[in-house]
Amino acid sequence: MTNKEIVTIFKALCDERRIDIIKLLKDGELCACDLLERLEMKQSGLSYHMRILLDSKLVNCRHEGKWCLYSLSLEGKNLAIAEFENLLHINNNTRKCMCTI
Amino acid sequence: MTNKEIVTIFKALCDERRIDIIKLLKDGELCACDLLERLEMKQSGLSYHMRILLDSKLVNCRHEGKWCLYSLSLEGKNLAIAEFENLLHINNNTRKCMCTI
DNA sequence: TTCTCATATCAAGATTTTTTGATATGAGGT
DNA sequence: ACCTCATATCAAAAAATCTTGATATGAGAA
Repeated sequence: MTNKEIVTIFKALCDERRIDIIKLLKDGELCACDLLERLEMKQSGLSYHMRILLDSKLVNCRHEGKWCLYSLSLEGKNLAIAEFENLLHINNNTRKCMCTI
Repeated sequence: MTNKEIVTIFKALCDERRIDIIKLLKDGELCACDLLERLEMKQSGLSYHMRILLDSKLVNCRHEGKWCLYSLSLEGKNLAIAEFENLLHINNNTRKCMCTI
């Protein structure tokens, strides 16, 4: 996975507003209008944050008529955890610092 | 954990340069001068990114004489995974969207 | 103490992200 | 078709983050 792709996933968690949104989605799917009622945010601002959350794959949306129902994605979560595990995994054949003391 | 604290952890992963640094640390600890040799970055810039990585607790540093040896933190990683698991955990008594279709 | 080296901090500009209001798109109802 | 509602997109301003060069701090060596 490229650095860019990794950043796209974790960018979802780098803004307090998006954390608020994720916390609201823990109890079930919500449409944008429901989210707007519970957040201090303009409609276009919410749409901007939802795009970042969708890009991360941690959230997905299901279209029902004219509504878009957002929910947390178990698949996205598992992918992100796998990537996180891999990225932070410490190799055991560890090198010694060149700047030897 | 507050939204601010959550953001502090995952901010570490929201910049491609910091992903580069993390990848370099997978093979063992490195001092800033070693990192500088392998990255296209000025010393003050590296120091800036190292501060964000240290704040996230995903990286820690050990002082040896005048060097500061940075390495990945297993503890920090586990804390972050626990927080991620918790944040993205879907509650089972799920509410229905108010905006009923 | 003074010199040097490794890293941190500061302030300024450069760049990116976020917010806002206006407008566009697209679906359902009339 | 037209009207309305839900969401997306756009462009500009506002705010936050990142980069840079200069300077400061702090440790070891002379």
